[in-house]
Amino acid sequence: MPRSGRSKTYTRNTIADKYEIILRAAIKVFARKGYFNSKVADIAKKAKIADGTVYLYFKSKEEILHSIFDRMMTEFISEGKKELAEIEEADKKIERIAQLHLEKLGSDRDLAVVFQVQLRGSTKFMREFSAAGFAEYLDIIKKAFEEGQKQGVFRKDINATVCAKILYGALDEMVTNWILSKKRYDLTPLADEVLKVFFGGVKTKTA
Amino acid sequence: MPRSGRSKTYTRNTIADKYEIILRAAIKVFARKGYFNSKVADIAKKAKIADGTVYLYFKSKEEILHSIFDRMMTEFISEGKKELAEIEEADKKIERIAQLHLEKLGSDRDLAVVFQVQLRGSTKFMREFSAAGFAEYLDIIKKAFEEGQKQGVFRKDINATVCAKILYGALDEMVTNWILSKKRYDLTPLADEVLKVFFGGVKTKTA
Amino acid sequence: MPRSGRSKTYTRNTIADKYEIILRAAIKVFARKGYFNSKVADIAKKAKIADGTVYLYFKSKEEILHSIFDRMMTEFISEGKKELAEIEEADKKIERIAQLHLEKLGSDRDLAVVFQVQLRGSTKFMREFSAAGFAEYLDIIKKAFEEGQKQGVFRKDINATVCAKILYGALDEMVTNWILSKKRYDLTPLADEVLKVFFGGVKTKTA
Amino acid sequence: MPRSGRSKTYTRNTIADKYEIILRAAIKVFARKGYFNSKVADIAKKAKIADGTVYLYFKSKEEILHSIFDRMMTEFISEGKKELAEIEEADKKIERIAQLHLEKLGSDRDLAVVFQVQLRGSTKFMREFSAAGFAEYLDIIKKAFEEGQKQGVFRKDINATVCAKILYGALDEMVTNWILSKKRYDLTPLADEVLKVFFGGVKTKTA
DNA sequence: AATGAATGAGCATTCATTCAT
DNA sequence: TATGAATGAATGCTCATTCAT
Repeated sequence: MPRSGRSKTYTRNTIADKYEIILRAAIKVFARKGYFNSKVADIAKKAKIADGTVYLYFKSKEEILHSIFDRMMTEFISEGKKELAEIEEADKKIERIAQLHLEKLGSDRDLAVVFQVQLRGSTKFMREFSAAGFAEYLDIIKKAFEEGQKQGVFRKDINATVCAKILYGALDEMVTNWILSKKRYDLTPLADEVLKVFFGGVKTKTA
Repeated sequence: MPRSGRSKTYTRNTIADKYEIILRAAIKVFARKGYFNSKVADIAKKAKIADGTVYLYFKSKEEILHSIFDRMMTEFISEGKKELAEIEEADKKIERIAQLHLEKLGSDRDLAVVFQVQLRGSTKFMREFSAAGFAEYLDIIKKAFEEGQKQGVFRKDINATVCAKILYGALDEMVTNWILSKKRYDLTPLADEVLKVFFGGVKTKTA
Repeated sequence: MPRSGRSKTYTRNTIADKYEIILRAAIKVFARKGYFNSKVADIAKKAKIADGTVYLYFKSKEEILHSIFDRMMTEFISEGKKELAEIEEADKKIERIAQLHLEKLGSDRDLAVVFQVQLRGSTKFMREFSAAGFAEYLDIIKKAFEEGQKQGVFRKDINATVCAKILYGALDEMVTNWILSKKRYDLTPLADEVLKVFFGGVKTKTA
Repeated sequence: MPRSGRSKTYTRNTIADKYEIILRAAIKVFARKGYFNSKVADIAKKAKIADGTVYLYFKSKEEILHSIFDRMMTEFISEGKKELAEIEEADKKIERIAQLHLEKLGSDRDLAVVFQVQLRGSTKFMREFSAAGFAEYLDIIKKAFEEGQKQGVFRKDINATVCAKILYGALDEMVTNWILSKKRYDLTPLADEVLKVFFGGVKTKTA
């Protein structure tokens, strides 16, 4: 008689695991071959399951892509919010955001590739799905910046929205270059480089 | 610089025109549906030619994508270099680059979409093809920055390469947001916003 | 008439019941969606059992279809024979057959649909399985008709086999039309209509 | 400039031919293996064309089935109407209908199989598509019968609709039996057998 | 050069059946 | 007996590319 006592736990674990396994496999495969060039069979093979099993956990190939995005974005944003809540100074918040951004993506190259390259390959995706996630992320940066303006640490003659985009764009470019680069270097330290410019500008004080 | 003067016969003009027509059609179609979701037949229909005719001008669907990139990048870079050659001050050069970047993409939405969204959807593309073009573009920015460092207008404690990426990333993000935004606004003025931050930083002088 | 009295043990009842339950579920599902469009999972769900359980009672999806046919045909023929045995006059026998035919199918719409529509969708089925059942049924009609010819109530210049087919075909068409009709009417009374023509012909006596 | 003059005719002919060829191939394949068991690849192979070519002429496998029905039904009904228009006496009309029915299907066994067996295998088909065609056919019989009632050659105490169904059902059963029979016999003569019963009934005059 | 009908490899998805629990 | 997660063969349909005209 199955499913009595902790066998349920076992089953649940298996299911959760398999979902996770498929997702990880998909990230690897998408990262390497691109979404459109990846076959469901590739994912299944990488996950060491039968093709059909994929469909017990995901409704379609497209849903896998979206799940990757949703899952990671949700996770990233909630982690970020938690960390930021404990920081008082707005400039320290911005600093932490930049660090987290590069740490997170820098620690999982495949995931980074999917985020930077694959997810953007779909206008549909960008339009329909990114909206929520990306907008929220940008908003977090913007809010932190506005806070800093109130606190007097950031210039008030700068549009907060534009400013958030500039920082995001700069960080994003670090990641993209890191991905495309044949060299293997640590992504995290670049946060400070970016912040140095972002905070202080490139012009000499005298200029 | 092609198509200057009367150097082309009628036939050659026709050929060149059709090549151009297909390229423009492809940009429109790719922009609207994405590279993988676009059918060669769609491009042919938009160009008002037969499907097979496409293959008289391009070897494959992929080649069309690459041609779009090559063509535009070459044009953009050569135009840019010419303009920059006439500018003395490094910070004015940087300024002009930022303006040109947003002017160019801001004046052709479809092209911008293909550049920002579609071209990136292909790791293969990014790796194999972007190299030349993007690298050259980034290098122009970097050179201008280094020039500025020598001239003493830019801080010397900043890595020029990173700096070029930051500027590029910031501009790039402006374009991406402009594309994804439902609002229709002018992209060009954002160059000054970006430069304000890039040049002066976001922190208050007193900070 | 099965399952009367207490003659069955609990277990046997359960088994018999489940077999029956699956069969009824299958009839409903096949009737609604057609054999090929019905999934074994649909049947299991309708029967409120697990997918795999179906295979404890039936070897395959196809076997379910055959079981429906066998079961119903056997039941119908044996019931029919019993009733006919008690009738003397051949024309009364024919009359009763027609009535039983429409009563039986008219009292179970789903079963009728499976018989009229689904079972015929399979050439293989028609060829391999219908033979026995249908042939026997047609033979019963034919025998009754020949009896009537001997008794002098039916014309002797008519081929008994053809005649049986005509009656069967006419009744069959009544059922098919009843199934396809959006109107809900009583099928049984049509037996008399058919018999009126079958017995008396459509021409006026004077003609 | 190609396809000027009669080359258009050539092309057209080819297209029409190929459409016809696919339809014939489909009838053969469907007749032999049943709709659901037939693969599009089977049809293509039988038609000696590539799989994809099927889709230049038909939108889907299902559309092929419908096309078979539509085409044949339209053809049959228009032919039938033409013939009947030239007949005065209602009973002769009924006679001709019966003959045409069996002649038509008797002359094309594969087509008959598809009509009798395959088309009916789909409740969806029967409901959605047969409506128009079958209803019209039954109506033709019914009209002829009513005409006969006015002319005084048919009994007035019989429901014309039921009567039409009886005749149709009887003929239909002849065809079905002919298809399922291992023996090869001529279907046409059975029209007279059916009519003998339909017109005169099976009872002896004295009864 | 231009056409567009034909090709056929390629792939996402379904579902009858199995089997470990 | 009962379960339902896992399997993987099977197939309808797409579309980049070719080629006879």
